[in-house]
Amino acid sequence: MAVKYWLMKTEPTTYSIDDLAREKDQTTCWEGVRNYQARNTLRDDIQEGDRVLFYHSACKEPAVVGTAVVTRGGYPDSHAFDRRSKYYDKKSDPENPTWFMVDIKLDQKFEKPVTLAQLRDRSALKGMVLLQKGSRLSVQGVKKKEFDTIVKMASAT
DNA sequence: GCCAACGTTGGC
DNA sequence: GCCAACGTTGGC
Repeated sequence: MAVKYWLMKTEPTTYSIDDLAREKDQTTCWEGVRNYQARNTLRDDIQEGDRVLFYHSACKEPAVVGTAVVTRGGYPDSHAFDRRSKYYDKKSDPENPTWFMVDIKLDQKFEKPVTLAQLRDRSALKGMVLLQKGSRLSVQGVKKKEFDTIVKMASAT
């Protein structure tokens, strides 16, 4: 199966790329996604070895701040079964889970984040889901070309 | 099954 | 903090 490319949003006040960098093995489970479209992507489409753009949203300077690698494809989000978790959902049945998550490992933290404004400036990126009006999907596909363009932008001086 | 009301996201 | 866009809920 070919490697695929994704973008995942997070609010840095909740969980930032520096939090990921501090994790054991720089790996974490991407729990708490509670949107059906994103759930379908996590459950059905994201596989081990896929690449991820790590995006900071709802903050001073929204930006892609680094990349990560998927180390485990979609599996049930156990937080939904944990009454004490803020992601608890009593409607999710452990026998037939509603919500899914993946594991990701930090690949590269960009020295210079690629800001939303910079992304909008690139005509090659015009088709990105992130840049569409009203788009608020927290887990979304990106094209290889888009992924490569953004990584290149991060390393340009 | 429609749709108004409500809650959330997220850029600005 | 504002507000537009979107998703979900629930009455009918």
